[in-house]
Amino acid sequence: MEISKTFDFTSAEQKWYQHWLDNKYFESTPDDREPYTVVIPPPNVTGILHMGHCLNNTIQDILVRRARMMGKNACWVPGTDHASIATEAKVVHMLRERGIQKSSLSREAFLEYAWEWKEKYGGIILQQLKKLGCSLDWNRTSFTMDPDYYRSVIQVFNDLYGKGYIYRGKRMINWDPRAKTALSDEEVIFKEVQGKLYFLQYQLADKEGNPLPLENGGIIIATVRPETILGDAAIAVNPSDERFKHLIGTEAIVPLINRRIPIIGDDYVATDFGSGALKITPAHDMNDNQIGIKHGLAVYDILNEDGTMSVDAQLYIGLDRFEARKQIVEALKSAGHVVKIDEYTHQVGFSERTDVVVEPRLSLQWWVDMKKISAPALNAVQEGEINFHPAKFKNLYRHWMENIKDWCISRQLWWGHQIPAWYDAEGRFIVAMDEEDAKQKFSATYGVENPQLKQDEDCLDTWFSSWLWPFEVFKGISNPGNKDVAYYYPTNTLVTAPEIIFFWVARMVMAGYEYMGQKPFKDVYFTGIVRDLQGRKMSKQLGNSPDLLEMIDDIGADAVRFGILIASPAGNDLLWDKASNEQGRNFINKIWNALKLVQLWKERSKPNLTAEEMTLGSDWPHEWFDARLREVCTEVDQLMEQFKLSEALKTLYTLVWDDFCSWYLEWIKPGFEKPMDEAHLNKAIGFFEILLERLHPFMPFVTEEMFHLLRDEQPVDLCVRQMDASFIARPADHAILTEAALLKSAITAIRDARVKAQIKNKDAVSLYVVAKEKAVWLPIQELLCKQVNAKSFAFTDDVVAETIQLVIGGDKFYVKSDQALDTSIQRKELEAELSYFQGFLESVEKKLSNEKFVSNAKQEVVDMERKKQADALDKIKMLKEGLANLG
RNA sequence: GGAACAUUAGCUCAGUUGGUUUAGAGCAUUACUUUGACAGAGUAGGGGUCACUGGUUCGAGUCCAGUAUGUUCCA
Repeated sequence: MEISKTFDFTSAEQKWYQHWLDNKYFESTPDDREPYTVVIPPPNVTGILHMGHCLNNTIQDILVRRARMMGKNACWVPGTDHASIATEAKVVHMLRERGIQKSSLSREAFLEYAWEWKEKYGGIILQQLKKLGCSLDWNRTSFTMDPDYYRSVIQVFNDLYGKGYIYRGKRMINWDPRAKTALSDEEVIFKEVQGKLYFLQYQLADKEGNPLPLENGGIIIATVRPETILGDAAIAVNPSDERFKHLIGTEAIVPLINRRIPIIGDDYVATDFGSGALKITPAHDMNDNQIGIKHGLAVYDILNEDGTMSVDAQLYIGLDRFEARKQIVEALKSAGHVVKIDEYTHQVGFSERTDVVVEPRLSLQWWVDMKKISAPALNAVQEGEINFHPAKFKNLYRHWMENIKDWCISRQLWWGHQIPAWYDAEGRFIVAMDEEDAKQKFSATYGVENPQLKQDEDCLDTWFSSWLWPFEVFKGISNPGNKDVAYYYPTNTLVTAPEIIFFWVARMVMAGYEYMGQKPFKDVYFTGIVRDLQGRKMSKQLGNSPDLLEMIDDIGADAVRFGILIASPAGNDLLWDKASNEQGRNFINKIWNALKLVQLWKERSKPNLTAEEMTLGSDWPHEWFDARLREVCTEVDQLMEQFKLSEALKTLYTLVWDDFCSWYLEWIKPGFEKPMDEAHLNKAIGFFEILLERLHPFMPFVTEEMFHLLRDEQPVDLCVRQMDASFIARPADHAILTEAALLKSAITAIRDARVKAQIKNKDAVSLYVVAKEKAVWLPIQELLCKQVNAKSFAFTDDVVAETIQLVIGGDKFYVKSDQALDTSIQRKELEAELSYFQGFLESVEKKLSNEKFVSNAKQEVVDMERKKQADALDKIKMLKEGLANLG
């Protein structure tokens, strides 16, 4: 068969993916094999594939394909997340472009647009995963708002509410004034902002509460948000602060609105920050809220939900908060309250979704009391029931779980699971499965006939549905105890980003124990964050994220998979550069050329070559490669078990490039224009197949293509070929590995000597060896001669004059050339080596002459040092002889 | 402000319970060789006081303390 000059990935990718699908290789149903289950971290339904997905899904595919080839019933479940905030933002944006305001639409009309959008763009990302080669069971594709899934989410809400784990409460939350929604703490991004610190002077009040003139002193506070003074409920000072101690118990006057507020003492106030006096605004600051509760202060909510000033602010009503800030500063200046304004850099919370400044705000929200369900989830990870890779995330997890806070699960959005609570006109409410259920329960609870109820407008946090993912994709809630969930759950490995360890991983663990009574997965592999060469996180805003599909079209999916994985040490962030794709491409090119070579031999192969035709006299190279292959495969298996995928790939890379291509194929290569022995060829093809098999999970397309080109008729496709477990169960033959190491070092040393002495490749040399043990050279002397172009190999006991002398494996080699030798380079080499060993010897002897070392160190360590000393002395002796021999 | 993790060649990283030849790999770079599988390959070389300062020890990249820098998380 004619083999193209290079691998044509475009046609191969298309052809093989379709072939795998046609043969249903990725489909899984329960059987008597051991399952290997992975659920995809569901990407946003309207998302597109980026480098993070590429890394994450390549890793999952490697694990799944490998499991499939190792006899497991591999099941990788695809799906998407409705991503309420992100998707709703996109739909709102799309509507705005069409000139439609969300506020002008009814909930039903909006959701119609949203579903239309989802049908149009949803699942593009799943198509893109196919381009990457992902072996997902497409029949099992799930969506967090599928009817069954939706109902399960509602059921879980009802259940947790029934258990008393969900409550409704007015709490300080992060408010996004643009999206008009509450945000969880995790959705707030703190950024350093250059702002201003305003020092404002408040008038003090006399005993009757009348303002004293500012000239009498007043009290100075510092704030970065002057507009919030309208919500002030107190001024706090540290009770130990001599400057203010006497004022505790008196009152001050809020400027402009002349509200009388108490001056209170609280340890929370830092004496060395600002002016030492702190204004307390309970409605608009987390800490102030705490102090307010502690001291029973009034609450003035001065902001509307869109970030404009409210009626309670008294001034600037309806004006945006930032505009109000400008105006109030002017007003305060005119009234003489501004003492000074400092430049000030501080951390400000921004909404992850809309990037506007977040306002801490009091709001009535739904909450989950996390302490009720977190205990088994903490134990599972602490006690190794669930293993994190790398393990360092265990600490982080513990820290978070031990200090877990209640989870605000309501979002002021329409796209999502609508909160199943129904209210009557008086604000009484009931939690139920649906409206009918609600009416019944409401009647039963409040004794009202045929109540008029209205469902809560808000929907649930996206994570409140995705925490059910590992079992609800198998309908663990909607169809409890079905045979899929019984077979596939708990899943094996979760591959995800450390950023969502709390959002998602921890909550899945909690939900798993709460609803399935067991862990959701055995292992969690945390990938790094993909960054660019400057170390910046890849993001759309920065425009530093490469177009993945373009890259796949350009260089091939296998090269991209190789590129991202080779750059990806376990648990560390990876600085990704396009150059690593090229390393992948070069590697593919290298294997492809090995295939071409084997193909060439195939055309020239014959059975039962005559002794004359036969270049290779023994099976030694095959025996060695067999041993080497088993050694490396064992190593790779161990690395894979430790989730060191990148190292496993590197190990295979070296095996292919160095051991297979540079050594093995060269050793069995027939002489120029000589025929290839069929038996030898078949051995080589057999090894080649095993290499392809081991590489397949990493680079599925090129390996499948080559596997079929290697033999005219393959009994199976590589995708489902089963790895031979007994192959690596046989231990590698160490004797032959040692011989090979000796052969390699001899070849390298002699080639090096030839170059140094400027002996042309085509000029044959003669080798004379002073061997301590002749037997070690016998099996390899033929190959040695072939690889270094030596015409003879002879043992000797005498010095051979006019030669280059080398020391290989403790034996002396004399390399004799018919040409005149240029020994100058050789001499320099020997001198350098000599001085190295002399220095080395010195350091060893220093150690050995240290009595404390000899008496304290373990015997074997001392013995080792003695051996080093002896070896070094030996080496020095030979080097000196070599120099003498050079004349 | 608190916490976790990190800091080893130009870059990305290994380095197992302190001792296996005065620190290893890949990529990049340089020189030479070769062009009969190889948009290349082969061989060799350069490049590191293992962030810094102390300490423990016969012995520290490895353990301890502190400092600096960075990343992330939490206030």
